[in-house]
Amino acid sequence: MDIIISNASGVPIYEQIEEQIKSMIMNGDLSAGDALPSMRLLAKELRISVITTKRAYEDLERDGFIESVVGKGSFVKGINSEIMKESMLFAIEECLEKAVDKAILGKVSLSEMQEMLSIIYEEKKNE
Amino acid sequence: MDIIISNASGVPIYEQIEEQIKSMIMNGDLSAGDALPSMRLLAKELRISVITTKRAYEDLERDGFIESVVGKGSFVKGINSEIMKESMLFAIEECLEKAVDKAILGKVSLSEMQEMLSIIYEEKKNE
DNA sequence: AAAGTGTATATAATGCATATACACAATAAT
DNA sequence: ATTATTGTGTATATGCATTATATACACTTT
Repeated sequence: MDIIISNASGVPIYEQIEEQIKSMIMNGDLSAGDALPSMRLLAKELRISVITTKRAYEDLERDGFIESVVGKGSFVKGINSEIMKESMLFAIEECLEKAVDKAILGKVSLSEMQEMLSIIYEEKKNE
Repeated sequence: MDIIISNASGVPIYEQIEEQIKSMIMNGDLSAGDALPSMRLLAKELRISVITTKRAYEDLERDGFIESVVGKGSFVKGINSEIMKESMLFAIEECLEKAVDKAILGKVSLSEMQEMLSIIYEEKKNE
């Protein structure tokens, strides 16, 4: 399981795990029925507490993406891919809104923002 | 002093105050030497604690934007407007980076993002 | 003296992350 | 088959940092 944790970003660890697992499901790297790494194993790999992985899996279960059964493990559920895309777009929208709020306060123009966005996107694309 | 506090955004109150005062300074609505509303008065207007306004003013003072003297009040300092613009752009950049991170995980294209950004900007511009 | 400033101390509520112990299931050893 | 072991998910109590607060203090002006 290729999950990368960044402590610098300010994003909670459990949220980073959630995002990346959701992305794997959406992109077909994980399919319905597939077993996720156990909470303990993932915690060991990432050198974090079991409770943090549990928190991530718990949220994913609450949102209907996975299912956990005691003694056996955690598994990907069958999911409406459209709904996932929607929720992903919504999260992006929230970030953009914050950026726009600041831009308007600072009298930064839309074209300036478009330029910044483009540069950042091209940078991040090749990582 | 036209400061608007939003509890829904998740942004700390003191941070919202800081951003908006910085913006007023940068846009010339406040000039060097101008008196800010007293911590108590602002707290009363916004219906928050004095300690929260103090926290905001404290940060602004630490960053060199204002000056507080006990018994008298808080006042705008002379500031390098270029540096302010820089820090404002940096904050916007951080937000855009988070959005791009999500977009790449979700295989959302740059042009999709540009479209979203444009819509959000035009919406917010008229508020 | 009174009313206006900024300041300091102690406190509460929330969110993130943890260690440790518990309960259940599958497997290996006897 | 029975039991011990190992591997699952789960629950409780705790530490720490951040946000926001009430209350009392110290200084300046009027």
